[in-house]
Amino acid sequence: MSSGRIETRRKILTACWTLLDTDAGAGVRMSDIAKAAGVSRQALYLHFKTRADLFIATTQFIDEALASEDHLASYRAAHDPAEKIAIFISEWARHMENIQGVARALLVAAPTDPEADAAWSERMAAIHALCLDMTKGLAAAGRLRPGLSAKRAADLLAVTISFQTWDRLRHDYGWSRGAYVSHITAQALAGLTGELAS
Amino acid sequence: MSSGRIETRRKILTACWTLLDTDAGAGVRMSDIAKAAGVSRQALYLHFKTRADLFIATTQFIDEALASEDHLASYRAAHDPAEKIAIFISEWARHMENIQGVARALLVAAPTDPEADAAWSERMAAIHALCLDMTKGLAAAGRLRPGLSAKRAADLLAVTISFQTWDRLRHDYGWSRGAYVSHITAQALAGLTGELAS
DNA sequence: ATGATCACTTGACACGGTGTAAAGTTGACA
DNA sequence: TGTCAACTTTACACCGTGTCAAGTGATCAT
Repeated sequence: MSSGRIETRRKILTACWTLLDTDAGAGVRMSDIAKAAGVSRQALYLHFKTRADLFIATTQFIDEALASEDHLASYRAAHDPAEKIAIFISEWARHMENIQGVARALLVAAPTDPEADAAWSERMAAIHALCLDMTKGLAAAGRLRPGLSAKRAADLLAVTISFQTWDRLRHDYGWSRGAYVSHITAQALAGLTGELAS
Repeated sequence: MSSGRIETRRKILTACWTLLDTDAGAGVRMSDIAKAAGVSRQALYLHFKTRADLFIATTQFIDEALASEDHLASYRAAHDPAEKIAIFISEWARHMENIQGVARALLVAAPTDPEADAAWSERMAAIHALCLDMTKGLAAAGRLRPGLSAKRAADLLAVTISFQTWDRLRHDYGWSRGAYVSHITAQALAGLTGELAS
């Protein structure tokens, strides 16, 4: 009945997740997480080697918690490359709201912690691969702006939809999710194809 | 002959500047900077209250060191709004190469240090004001993409030319300065106006 | 029922980095 | 010659991470 090692681990991870999303974010201490999880600080080290390790595990935990809903199904189903991009941006915007806390924590840790850096880079590589997939679709349709290779276009798309950009627009500039999705989609499509969004 | 308090301060600031630009960047310790400046660690605290304070002073120091060259002269002289944007991106791309170290340090410190956060925000606000100036120029010329206000366009321009975006393209994706300038200019203009760059 | 084992707690500590405090050194200037 | 300012040296408090070892309590096999 939901006790034992796995349960404790789950409590720690959910506490970490919620703390990162709500409180001072990247500044959370191990003791804060322990307290929120209702567990001793040392218990954290029984489950996770380091603070960065816990953050990394938290991202995987979030992924698993959200894995049931396959938001990329309609993305894969779409045929028009521009539509694929629009769908992806919309779903990715939704997803970033769930991972924002841990993403910020990982970003702060990355410059000093190689493990955190590797974890973040890995996720960025995955996103970039999707971007490349999308820009190759545009390239195949001959809709890429003149002078733009699929590779460069993928880089541009990746930074346009990056977490940092999202965070700044949503929080520093107070954009709603809807505003973000519509304007970034338009910006991305116009920037990559030169076409005005329909 | 160049001795005394001011000289020591200058030595510390230049040491900080170069260390942040070359070495492990945001991870530099006060003792590292002291050693590089040829000065005791405590001397740093005689000139700067905290580590964040030193970083902030370093940004101002860099500004002053570069103040003689007024790179924005041609920006102000330009009349065509699109040309203004192109010139600004080009100059800003040059400038970011000088401030990259301290910018990274400030970005890392910001989430936990309110003073660093304020310093960074102040600079971002200055950039954003310039962006708004540019997008108002586009708006006045009726060249803004339909559905885009000057305010929103300024936000979009600000994130497009942001340090984080620059850093990622230049370093993670290995773009040259020339590639950055040409593609980001094209991306910004296409995204804001819907026109293809000439 | 007993003993072993596992998961966790408790309390202590080493380490590294920031920032503070106080006494000592050196050179310039009157 | 004495004084002042800038800097050095040494020491230390504080905080957060990560480690260690002994102790507690529940569970389970025999």
